Amino acid sequence: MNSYAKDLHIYNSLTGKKEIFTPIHPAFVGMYVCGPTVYNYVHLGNCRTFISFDLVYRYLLHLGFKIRYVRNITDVGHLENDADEGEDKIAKKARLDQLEPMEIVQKYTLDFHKVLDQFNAYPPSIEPTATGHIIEQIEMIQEILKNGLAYEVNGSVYFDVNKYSESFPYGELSGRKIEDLIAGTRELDGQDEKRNPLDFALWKNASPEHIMKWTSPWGIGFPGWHLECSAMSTKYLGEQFDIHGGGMDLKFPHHECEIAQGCASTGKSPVNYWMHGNMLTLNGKKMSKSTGNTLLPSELFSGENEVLTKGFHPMVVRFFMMQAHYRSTLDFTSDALSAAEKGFEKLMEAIQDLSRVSTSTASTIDVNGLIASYYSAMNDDFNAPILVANLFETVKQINALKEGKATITQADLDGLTKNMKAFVFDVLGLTTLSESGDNSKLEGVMDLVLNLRQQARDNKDWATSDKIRDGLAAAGLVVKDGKKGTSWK
RNA sequence: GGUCUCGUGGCCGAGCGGCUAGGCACCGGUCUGCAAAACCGUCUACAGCGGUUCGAAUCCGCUCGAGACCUCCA
Repeated sequence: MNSYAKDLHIYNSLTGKKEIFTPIHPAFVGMYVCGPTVYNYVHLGNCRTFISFDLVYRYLLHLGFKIRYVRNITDVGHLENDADEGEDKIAKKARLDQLEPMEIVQKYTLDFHKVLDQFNAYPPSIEPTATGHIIEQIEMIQEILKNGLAYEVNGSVYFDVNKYSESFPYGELSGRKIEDLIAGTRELDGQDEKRNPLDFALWKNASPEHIMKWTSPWGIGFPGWHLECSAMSTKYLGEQFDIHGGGMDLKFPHHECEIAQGCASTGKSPVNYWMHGNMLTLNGKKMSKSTGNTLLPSELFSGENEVLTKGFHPMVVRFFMMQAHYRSTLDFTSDALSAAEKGFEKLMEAIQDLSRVSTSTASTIDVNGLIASYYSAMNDDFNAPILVANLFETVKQINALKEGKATITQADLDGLTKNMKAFVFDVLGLTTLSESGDNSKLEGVMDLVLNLRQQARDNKDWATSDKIRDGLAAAGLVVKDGKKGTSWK
């Protein structure tokens, strides 16, 4: 374990405070994050949450925790509205596209994996699906029924919120009061199965035309959306585990219901630290599939969307996200991305420069102070923007070394290099922009061309020199005349 | 309508009682045949109005504005 691990503070949505992180089992961490409902392409807003928790995962790994990271795939049970009526999202898409539901699931799961891979997000330790855990869900319902906190009506089972709230604080996560919730509930016609509008479905009876259904003790049906996360987190992480993450918009009702289901089945609140990532906005509004205010990662990479002036590399987008705290909303604009792109390149060049720094017998740079600043930033509720700022402070120092205005010992340089790379590559999850394809031939040509240009320059033949430069520029190759010779990109 | 969050310099964003991040842009400089790039420096902001305090962007109240949740959403 890293010695900094004991100082990690996490903002807990349940208490509204930053708390020191103490895992249930020392050195081991169980973390569950709500994954996507795979009925469509993931948009950039979805990605932000997963990238935020990728940062959490990576930093915990860096600190030396043994961590089991579970992130589910919702492939059934997610209805179009939470009146517990309406069509299943997967089934609807399947009907519209005339495909099997599992073809829909497969298509968009593959897309999801591909996109997260492009963003260099680690895959979770376990990625369970709702359809693969019907039995576990049924068992949990039985447990809740046994405890008298759910009731069956016409082949459906509903969670009894009123009864539950006699023993447990329903609404504690989202800070809501039952009375307020009821007051805000609209009357819905013909849905009198529920005793209380706040009750939510654990199991829904399926009509004959329903295409995704399973047999259960209550007849043929399908599980409610909130249940899968409870069943799967319990199965893989235990009745109580350390961290549960998800987007802010899942806080209510989804996570509130998860707490209720956990308490109702085991008597214990399932999660110690609730973490919620904030939304990515576009034009100041939340990115959302249902409103169409979205941007797809593929559009972002290619630049094929009217809000973009050009395409951006996934690593630039990731870096852009790292410059904002995960609990703050982040507004997406093309200008902001362009700014991030410049900064990203600056950071990456400084890292490359580290290998070219010459060492000395003494250091004028406080290397340990810089390294400590990386940890203190991340230990303060994963404050990546502060980490980035501290890394840029380091960049400034590296430039000073390059200019000969500062000195560093070999040991300090080694330590700095190791830690800076660890935080940039392992923790922030950034990678250098890989040159596309095989450039060896181009490099040979460029060496030759730049050599000829240098000869012209040596002869003060500016006409030839500039002709080469302009010609290359027209071909999209930028020539940079530096102190130590000419480079290109 | 109810609950809650937020309003920071040209832009994006940290900070959340005193030490006034960072990136980008702008401007100035170094370098350079010129240009670009790179590097260095400058720019001192916290919606408005009151209050608490020796001291507030940071705490409290009010006003205005934006957003989220309350219905599917990461």
